[in-house]
Amino acid sequence: MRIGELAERAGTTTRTLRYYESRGLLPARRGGNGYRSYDEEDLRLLRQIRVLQDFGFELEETRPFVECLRAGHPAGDSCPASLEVYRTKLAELDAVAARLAEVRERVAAQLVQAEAARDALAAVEPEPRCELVRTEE
Amino acid sequence: MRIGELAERAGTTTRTLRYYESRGLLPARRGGNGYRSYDEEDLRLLRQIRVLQDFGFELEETRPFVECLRAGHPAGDSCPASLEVYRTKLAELDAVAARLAEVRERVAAQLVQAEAARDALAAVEPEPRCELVRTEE
DNA sequence: GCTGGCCTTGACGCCGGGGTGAAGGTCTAG
DNA sequence: CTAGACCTTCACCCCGGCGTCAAGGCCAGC
Repeated sequence: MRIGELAERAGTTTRTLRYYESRGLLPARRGGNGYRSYDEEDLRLLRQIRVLQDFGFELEETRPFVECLRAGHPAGDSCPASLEVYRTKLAELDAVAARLAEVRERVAAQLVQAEAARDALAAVEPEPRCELVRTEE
Repeated sequence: MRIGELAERAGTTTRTLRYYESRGLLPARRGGNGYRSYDEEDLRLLRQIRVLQDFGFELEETRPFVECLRAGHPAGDSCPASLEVYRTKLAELDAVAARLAEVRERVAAQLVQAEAARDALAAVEPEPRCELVRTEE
């Protein structure tokens, strides 16, 4: 099959496939006219890439999965290298989540403190102090 | 004080201060020679910006805080507009964390499933199947 | 044989936010 | 006098994963 058909069957674009090839991720055979030629196996590889991309994996991170499939294994994650990528990704996600949670708590604490300060002030001086509230109305 | 001194006291660079001015965030008076002139109040504004930047706020999001201080309020978050930014930020952080958690669970599930498949295979056929394991050693 | 639809390579654009760098000139401190 | 700080403007960067032309080849159907 040619590049257009593969792109359509995988729900992507010819530009993307050429890009993958330029990265060495999904090389193609060539017909006599110079056209790229793909088979069903390539479709499997491509689907594997897309699934991982949807997970938020970078292209380079999909490489072990693709090579695993190309080596004849039943699934892209049948190889230890792929499992290692999963684990690394989990650790990254956890690290990001932890940083996020910390910032969240600090912002929440700021909010609570600022609200308390506002209320303490309002108790003493009941007039509204800030005209910046009015936006347009 | 001139731009170099302010930059040094706030732990940033003159380039950054000019950039803030170009964004209208921290305008400066000018001396007769055209040099920017800052005072202690500007240092407070600048510190407010930096604190929020460290929280991961975008520059635009710091604007209400800076304007609140400039309006004479005791703290950058003494104004409702600032509190609103806090709340919006919390909601954003929560949304990001939720998406992150979902991806994390999906990847974790993949890992568990792939490991199970590997073990099931190993029980039947004890030879190592994948030569891609060897990296260099 | 010609039109339209596929294909080829190559090069530049974009997105976004927060800056940074360079060039070329002015001012000041010692 | 001279080094260093300051001024302005314009352009560039970073990052990945493509999109978007541009200019041309190849082939089927009519």
